[in-house]
Amino acid sequence: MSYKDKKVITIGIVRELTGLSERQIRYYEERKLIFPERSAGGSRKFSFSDVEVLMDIANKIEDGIQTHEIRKQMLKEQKKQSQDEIRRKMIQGQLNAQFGIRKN
Amino acid sequence: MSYKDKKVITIGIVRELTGLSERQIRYYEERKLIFPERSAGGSRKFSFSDVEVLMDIANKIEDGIQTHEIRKQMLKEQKKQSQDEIRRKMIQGQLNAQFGIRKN
DNA sequence: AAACCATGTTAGATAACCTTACAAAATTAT
DNA sequence: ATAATTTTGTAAGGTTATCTAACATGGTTT
Repeated sequence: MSYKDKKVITIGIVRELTGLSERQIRYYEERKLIFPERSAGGSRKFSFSDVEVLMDIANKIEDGIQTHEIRKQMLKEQKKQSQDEIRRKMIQGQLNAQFGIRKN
Repeated sequence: MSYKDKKVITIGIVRELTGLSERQIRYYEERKLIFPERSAGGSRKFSFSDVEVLMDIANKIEDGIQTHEIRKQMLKEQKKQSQDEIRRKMIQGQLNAQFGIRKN
């Protein structure tokens, strides 16, 4: 996993990076738009990816889009991504079958 | 600046990532091996680069090398790096002068 | 032997974060 | 139009995380 996805950033830093209030950040978690991990003591830990998502959310909120709608958009986007991923792997599999290095 | 160099990680997380004690991390700062930033309230903020450096330090300490010596090695390494950088830029400059795109 | 290095530990203080609850304005649904 | 929901702020009280300073100690260097 790359640095971008490591959950190492506390909420105060995320506030600084995004310009959102802690209240907003916690609320967007409640609405299942982001999924921070927790420290042993219960503090939230975010990744740079989370920060990017939050900045995206901030824009959509500014445009008057509700969290409910944002969530739908995100799920659709994720579905597209994972289908692209599946296609990519299938093509790779075909290529390997035809031209790949044999191990025997 | 890339994510790797952003100072966003608190000392507790650095402890987890490196396996060093907070005492050790603070001490290595005192010995000028790392240079965390500070939050408004005075908490240290580290980057992934800092974490990498600390893991390097941990290895050298295990080998019985003293902080004093580690610092010398690091300074030498940095000097080499910046000289490489200068050479690289000079060569690029020459290339641009001979073959570069003219703007007039 | 004296000085220094590296680390643990303790104490007390402050910063940072947590949850819960209430409030209120704005929007959406009935 | 009224009711319900959304979004955010704020406050209270509690816990976790971090800070500095100081003392202790075993190992190493001078």
